[in-house]
Amino acid sequence: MTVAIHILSYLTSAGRKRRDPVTSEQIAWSVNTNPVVIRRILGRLRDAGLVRSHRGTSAGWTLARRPSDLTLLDVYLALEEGPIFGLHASTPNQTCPIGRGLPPALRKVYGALEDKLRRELARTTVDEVLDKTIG
Amino acid sequence: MTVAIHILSYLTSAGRKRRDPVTSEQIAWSVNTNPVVIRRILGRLRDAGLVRSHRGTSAGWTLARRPSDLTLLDVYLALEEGPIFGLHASTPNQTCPIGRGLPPALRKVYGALEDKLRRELARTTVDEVLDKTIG
DNA sequence: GCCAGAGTACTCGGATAATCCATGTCCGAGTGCGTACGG
DNA sequence: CCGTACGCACTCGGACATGGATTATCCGAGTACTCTGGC
Repeated sequence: MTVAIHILSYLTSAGRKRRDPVTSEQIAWSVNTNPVVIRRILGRLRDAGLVRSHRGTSAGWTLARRPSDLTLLDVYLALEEGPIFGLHASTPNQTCPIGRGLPPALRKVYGALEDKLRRELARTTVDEVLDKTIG
Repeated sequence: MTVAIHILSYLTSAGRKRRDPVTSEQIAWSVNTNPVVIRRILGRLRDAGLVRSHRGTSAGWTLARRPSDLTLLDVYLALEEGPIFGLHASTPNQTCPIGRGLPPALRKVYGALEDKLRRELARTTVDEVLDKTIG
């Protein structure tokens, strides 16, 4: 999540300076990691329609939307890293009343929590994050 | 988190039935996992003062608080699994303005999100979860 | 001078090896009960 | 009959293998620019 926001902030900053397609290596330099990590995340962001990849000489990545229309919720949904609190890894004992009844109960509790979280995430845009970063 | 709630629900149910100290093996049977996993989590819950461990013949675990005074926030804080959205694993490039300015900016954003989450977690008790489970 | 073509430099994308974390298994430490012995 | 001391059964707690997942390295595929040769 943090790296994804970093990537989008970098692309936003580059877009403001008219520096067209940015390579994954430049972003990796800023994040201080390997380019393949950036590419993996960029691939998911592209599948979600947030960025575009270009091939050729002036290859690289560009934003597919205006940064002001890009909320953290979009990033969160694009990553699809599963729920905040995962349920049981191995299904609990169905013989036990608690083992049988707890998962659906927790599903509701966790669902409500995620709803709240999504609404909060939708209130912040990448633009605002960048302004707070370099401001 | 889910397993921790499962454990506390089990202890609550046992407490209602006057079945004193419950062993980690019984809980593992309900959760369908290894007892050591239960013990690991119980250890953290004990360090946080939520449960007590008893040694000897009728050994096992009991609740240290009334279930109605036990909120999901207590569980969340006892586990200390780190923030919802972790920051950069390796510190980003301090030469880059974004790499230098993003972590503190995200700290604020994430902090606000966690505050909201904590308030929501404090609104639910283990008692209520158990009632929803077996009710 | 203008156009066509091959060559080149640069990137993305996927496949493969290495490293790290979580899970599962095992053994020692500690405690309370049950029993046997002595007074 | 009662008190004490020993042995035992049961558990927790930590240390050691194993499996999966994430990360890092490497190589092939594709595209736009550029340079060269011919008309």
